[in-house]
Amino acid sequence: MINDPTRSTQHSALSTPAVRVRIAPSPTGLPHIGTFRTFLFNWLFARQKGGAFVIRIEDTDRARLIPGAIEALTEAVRWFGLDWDEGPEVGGPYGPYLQSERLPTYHEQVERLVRDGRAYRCYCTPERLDALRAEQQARKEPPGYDRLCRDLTDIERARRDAAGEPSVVRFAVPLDGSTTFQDLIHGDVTWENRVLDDFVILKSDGYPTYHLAHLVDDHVMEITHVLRGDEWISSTPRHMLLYEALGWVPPIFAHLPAILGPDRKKLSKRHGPTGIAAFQEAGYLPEALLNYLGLCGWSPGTDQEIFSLKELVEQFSLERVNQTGAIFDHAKLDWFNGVYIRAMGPQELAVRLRPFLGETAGMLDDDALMAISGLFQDRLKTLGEARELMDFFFVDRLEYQAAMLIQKGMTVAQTIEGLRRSAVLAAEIASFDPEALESAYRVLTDELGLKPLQLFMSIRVASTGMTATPPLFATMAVLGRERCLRRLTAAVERLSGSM
RNA sequence: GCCCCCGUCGUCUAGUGGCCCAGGACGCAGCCCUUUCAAGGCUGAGAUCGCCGGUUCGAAUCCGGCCGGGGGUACCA
Repeated sequence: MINDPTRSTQHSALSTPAVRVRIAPSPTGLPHIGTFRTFLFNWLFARQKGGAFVIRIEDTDRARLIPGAIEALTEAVRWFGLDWDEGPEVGGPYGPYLQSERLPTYHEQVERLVRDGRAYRCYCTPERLDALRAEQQARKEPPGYDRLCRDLTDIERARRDAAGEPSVVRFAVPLDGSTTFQDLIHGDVTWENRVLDDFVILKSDGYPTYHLAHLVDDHVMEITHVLRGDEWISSTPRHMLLYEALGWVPPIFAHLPAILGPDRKKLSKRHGPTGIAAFQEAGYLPEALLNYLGLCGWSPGTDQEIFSLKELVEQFSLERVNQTGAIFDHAKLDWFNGVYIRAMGPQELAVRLRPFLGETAGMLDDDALMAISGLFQDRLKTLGEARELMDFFFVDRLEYQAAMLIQKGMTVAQTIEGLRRSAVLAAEIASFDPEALESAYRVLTDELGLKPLQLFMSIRVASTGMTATPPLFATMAVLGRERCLRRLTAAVERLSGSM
């Protein structure tokens, strides 16, 4: 074993720190499309580098917790066909993966910062803070904590603690100097420390704020790269200061561009449903959504648009992530979805379509459903719109205006005669397949002195109740002789009755 | 207000000093195919590269200023 020749290779692989990335959602809402783009990029990066992808739940905001949020997240991840190496349900060697279970660690670090004079207890009430902010705004001063408690004496602090006064812990930001961090996507970003105020790191309920908690976790979990939304850029200098005070090496940062609504503001519910579930219910395919999201903020530098997950893993690179926010383009997503629907095999389409169809459709066997869905494959943008388009296959009685049967340049009598003869033909034709139907009906068109468009559209309306359908004779073949006959006859009766 | 980020067709983007009077995709328009609707094929409209100055023989690409948009400025994340 000791002489195992692979040993040295393994060793050098170990000495190069493996990539470890994470997504750190807070369970304060349902999984959001923007969260998933960040999720995707982290996942792609981890898989490409052969690293670990961690899910960590940031549940330090106890007031806004939503029950079931974690389950909704993991369910959505599975729907996408993605996975995670450590986190909820699967655990891992760097747990706990729930911040609420790591409180002692945060307290330990906070105490260390206080002891080192890098943080201090603050007894200011929310009321005083509100008033302060209002005052500053009125005077057009930059809002921010005025550091009232920063220079309290030890005796004063001891007195107020003993009196049971609630307090938070604030980080003592250096009064001068500047802080710079390097971002893989944005380059160097620098702040003057004096524009930063003494932010809270431990709340009065004993929970850490995001600023402290995520940073302690990232360190303890040995996270190597932080890929997060660019709304975090402005808090990053605080994080750098914290790393410095704690004596830890910060990870590598890459701030991802935001996904925007049509008004160029960060995408939110105001722009319509943004939850993963909404896309799922509307009949978007996970692979199409993933493809679209992969191109939301990243581009391969080639003309390729259609990517399998495997190709995304191979080609993704942080260097090619854009700096500019991207407006979420529903029309383009629809196009992607259509591309993926068209690329499916017939039986797969039927299987994936079934949950979107009503109960009547549920009675159909796979072959019957496959025949129907095949007719619509080129016409669907989402699975969700199938039900309405296919409805005439599932209902007994068609609902349509009788006038729709009569085409331009046709009299009522001509229409009745056309439909009557069409019914006779449907009853008598030897083989009810598309080719036979088409040639027979073309002959009938000539006999009646009508244009194909006229007769065919009348038959279309009579047998489907719609003016836009898949090719008529293929549709009729799937409907079957009996139903076509019944519907043609019914159309004749309706028109005759209206005369 | 202050700080930070960003700024190429309507949208997503290619483009890192000459190959660009700017390429691709979605969307849009027209034509072809055609029994309708799609799909597919072809063609087209669409960007004085936010603006102004500078550097350079030459700038979408480099520099400066300005303007515009976004984000942050919480005991939210």
